[in-house]
Amino acid sequence: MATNIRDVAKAAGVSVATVSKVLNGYTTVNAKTRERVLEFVKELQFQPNSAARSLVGRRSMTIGIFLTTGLAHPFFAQILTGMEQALKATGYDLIYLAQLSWNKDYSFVRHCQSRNVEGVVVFGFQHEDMDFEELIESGIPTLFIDLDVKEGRAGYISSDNQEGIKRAVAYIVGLNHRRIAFLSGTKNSYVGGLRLEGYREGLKLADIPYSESYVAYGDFTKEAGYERMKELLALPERPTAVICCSDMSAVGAMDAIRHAGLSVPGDISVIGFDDIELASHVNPPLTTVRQDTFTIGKRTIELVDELINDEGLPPPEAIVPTELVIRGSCGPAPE
Amino acid sequence: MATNIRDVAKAAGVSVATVSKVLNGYTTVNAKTRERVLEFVKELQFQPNSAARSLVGRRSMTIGIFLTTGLAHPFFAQILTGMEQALKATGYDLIYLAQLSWNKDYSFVRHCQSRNVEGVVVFGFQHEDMDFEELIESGIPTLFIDLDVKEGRAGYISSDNQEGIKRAVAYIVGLNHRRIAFLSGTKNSYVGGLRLEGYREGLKLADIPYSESYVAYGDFTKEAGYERMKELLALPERPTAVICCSDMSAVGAMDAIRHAGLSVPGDISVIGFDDIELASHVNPPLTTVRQDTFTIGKRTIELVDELINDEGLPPPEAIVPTELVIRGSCGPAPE
DNA sequence: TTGTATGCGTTATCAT
DNA sequence: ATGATAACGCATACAA
Repeated sequence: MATNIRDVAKAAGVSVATVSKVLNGYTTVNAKTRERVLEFVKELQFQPNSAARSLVGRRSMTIGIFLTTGLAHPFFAQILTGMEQALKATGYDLIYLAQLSWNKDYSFVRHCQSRNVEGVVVFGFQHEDMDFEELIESGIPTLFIDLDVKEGRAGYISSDNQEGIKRAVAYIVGLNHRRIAFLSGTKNSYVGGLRLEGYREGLKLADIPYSESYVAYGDFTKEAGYERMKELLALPERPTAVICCSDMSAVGAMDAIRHAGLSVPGDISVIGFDDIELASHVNPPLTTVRQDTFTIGKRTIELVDELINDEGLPPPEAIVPTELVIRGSCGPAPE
Repeated sequence: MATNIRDVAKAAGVSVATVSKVLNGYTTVNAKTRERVLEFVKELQFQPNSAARSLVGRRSMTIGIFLTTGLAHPFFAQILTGMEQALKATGYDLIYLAQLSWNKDYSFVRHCQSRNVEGVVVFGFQHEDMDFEELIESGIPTLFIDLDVKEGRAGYISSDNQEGIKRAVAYIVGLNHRRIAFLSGTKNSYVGGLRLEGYREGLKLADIPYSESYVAYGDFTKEAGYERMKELLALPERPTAVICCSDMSAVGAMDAIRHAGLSVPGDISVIGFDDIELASHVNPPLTTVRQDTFTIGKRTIELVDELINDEGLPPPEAIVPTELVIRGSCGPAPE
């Protein structure tokens, strides 16, 4: 088996208490002894057993993740990259709690407690999806990604969705478009709502009246983008530009446009949201609102860490700026 | 705090030992008592503390992952989907050990031991990358993805790389191509070697002589694909088809072909490997050898589980079939 | 069939 | 400045 604290104590000729004190940075230990202990820690390659540590109420150094989507969700996967960096910096390990089943008997919160998870990251949920009460009441420091929960020790982080779309509208208006459609996400989605709001604001700024017929509700997928775009194309006053809630739906929209015998951006300009890898590879390359997933991931872990370390910290609320990436899917309004 | 075994014992009017026995399926406990205990377990929503459990030498139910690439690596991310399903079925949680730094003092193995990790999945390594000795000698059940390590309690899983490429060659030969280039991966990569071997076998089957000048070594990336393809295009006897070691390099190769004023598949046919999401979205859609990432991920966890549960099990060696997905990037050989 | 007692590896309290 | 020792929550050998 691996060496334990007693092995180290014996080797260094001190008590386990002293070794523990050295390891935990107590100042009440003689410099000479400290060095001696440290020496044997290194020699015996001693690493404290985390189960024992977390059992005595000390830190478990684990952060759990709670997802509706799989780990492979393209947007979440990108976020993971930022999380990794912060995990390395802070020393936490990330644990993915694979719920056995979604039945009523399973409680994610109890799973976390049984694992002594110190903090939780939540992704992919909407307000009505489930009760967060249990999670909030548990008092486990929690960070929601893309959902505005701010209560107890739970805060959230999200892109500046509204501003992002607003600037996309301004850009497309600058290209002389007036008939600008909006391919929205699911109606009750938090980020979807903000993006729609950004669209309305953008129109108002350009003195373009808002028309319900120009907004279609999809679900962020390519298939929905395709179908909703087909409907938009059938409108008497066909839009000359469409702003989409996700790159995937933008790709679907471009397919629909092409299948209708029209061209992007010749007949219709298209803007996406996210800037997933695919965006730069489609034809034409997609102009899109880039989410800074790296920063989102990094800040997520940092904020959870802050929440963990400061009992009294008010729930954070972090908004990460977006950036309009101009590629080839937009052009001047036709005629 | 969360309820513990003593709370349950008290409530049910039995000793903690009895509760423990019920929870661990001992048959030496009266049916009536068992039921009574179970009742209170449910009522108090008791879930055993995993730290305490793993401390007493029982299972920790955690599997660790060890990566050179990030969690977001597109291929690995796809594998995660399969892993998730198997994790739910087997009840393990997945832990990502974020190494603080890659210095000599850090040992992944000791990290695993301190966490009582029961099994490990390794991805992204090559033989010469590092010592696996420590990991092998630790005796922790381990599964390597895409690296043929088979020693002690460590086995591996991989696609049938050789057969996959062999069939790609047969397909392109069937389109009357004779000048078939191979855009290989890094020279010393395990899967790269097998794919190159498949290429040679495929040529032999078609009585096409193997020529070193037709194989270029990249590193699976788009950039390398672009550069190596440029070199292949400069050959006196320009190839009419190129088989690539990855979809990303195939995308790069297509870019190079287009930039040279040639067309895919008019002048040159292109085949990729992996079938990442991008493959079906590029223009023309990429014909490629699909890896069954879902099965790879699922089997990975299943095999680790088997290894954990059977002390004497010989190291597994799993080869997962591939499938040629025909899209639009191949055509008959010109002239 | 049930309960008592011990130990897992660590931290923390209290003596010394 | 250092060392016994009692927890932490659970499983198990052994006693009853």
